[in-house]
Amino acid sequence: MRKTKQREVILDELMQLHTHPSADELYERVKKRLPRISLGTVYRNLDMLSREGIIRRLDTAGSQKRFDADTGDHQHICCVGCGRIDDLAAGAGRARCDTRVAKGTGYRVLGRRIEYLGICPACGKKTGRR
Amino acid sequence: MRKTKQREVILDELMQLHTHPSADELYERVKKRLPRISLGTVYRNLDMLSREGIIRRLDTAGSQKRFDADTGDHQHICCVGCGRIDDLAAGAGRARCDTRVAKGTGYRVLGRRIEYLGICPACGKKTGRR
DNA sequence: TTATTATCAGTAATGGTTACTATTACTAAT
DNA sequence: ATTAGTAATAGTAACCATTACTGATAATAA
Repeated sequence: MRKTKQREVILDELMQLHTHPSADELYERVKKRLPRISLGTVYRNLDMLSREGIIRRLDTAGSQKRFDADTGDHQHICCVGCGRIDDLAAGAGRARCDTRVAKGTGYRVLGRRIEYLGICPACGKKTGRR
Repeated sequence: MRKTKQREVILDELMQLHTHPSADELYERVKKRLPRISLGTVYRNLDMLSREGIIRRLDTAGSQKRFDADTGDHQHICCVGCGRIDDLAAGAGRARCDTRVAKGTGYRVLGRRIEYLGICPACGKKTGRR
């Protein structure tokens, strides 16, 4: 991966933001520093950077993908009013409860969206592993 | 909401499936019974039915929205291999753990995707409630 | 320097979803 | 039952987020 001005600015802006921006939000920011940059370049670099593990593409619900410069293990809280996403302090997650989250973020906590992830029986057979 | 043949068939097919189909998967099914139906009609009816609380639009990660005729409180497990989504047995969720989920579904459980949901401080001020 | 080629800007194409429009067919009131 | 009013429909265009393409540019190695 070559070092380019575009990638440098994209990563720098993402690291400054703690708002988990979408590609076009980031594009608007970056455009102020590199007016000739194209949206495609932003998408391509976000893709490269996340493949390399330098940033994270968030698997949140919603129509747009969001990106996070913090690759550490942490969770998010999403505002059902405005869509804003904030970080939850890391920590194995065991002892975390709604009141603790509320205290840490200032949110009124309404609930949790939980999906389990795994390998289904059919796919498990294919790879051999169980 | 008037009673139409299209809506009846769409709902009937969705209730028969336990695979949480996307709109176009459902469209392919319904087309076998109503060959002249249009994809837009499927989308419109899924939207109406979920607004009325008759079905559920799932807020899962992924590029396509999925729908579920089971509106009861339950969670899902998603296969990272093929994208298949299965139901987890309802139950307050407290005592649920990976081994229990694995036993119930046959999946090899890899992890959980958790998002907290709430009202952020700014939105909380607007509505007055805390 | 120069050659190589990854990356770029600009734009077209794609996939999922929603919006529009003239037509059809439920439903309620005659 | 007939009619009038109007949801809902089929078909299609538009929309939005994202990806793919193409010729030009610029980062790196020789």
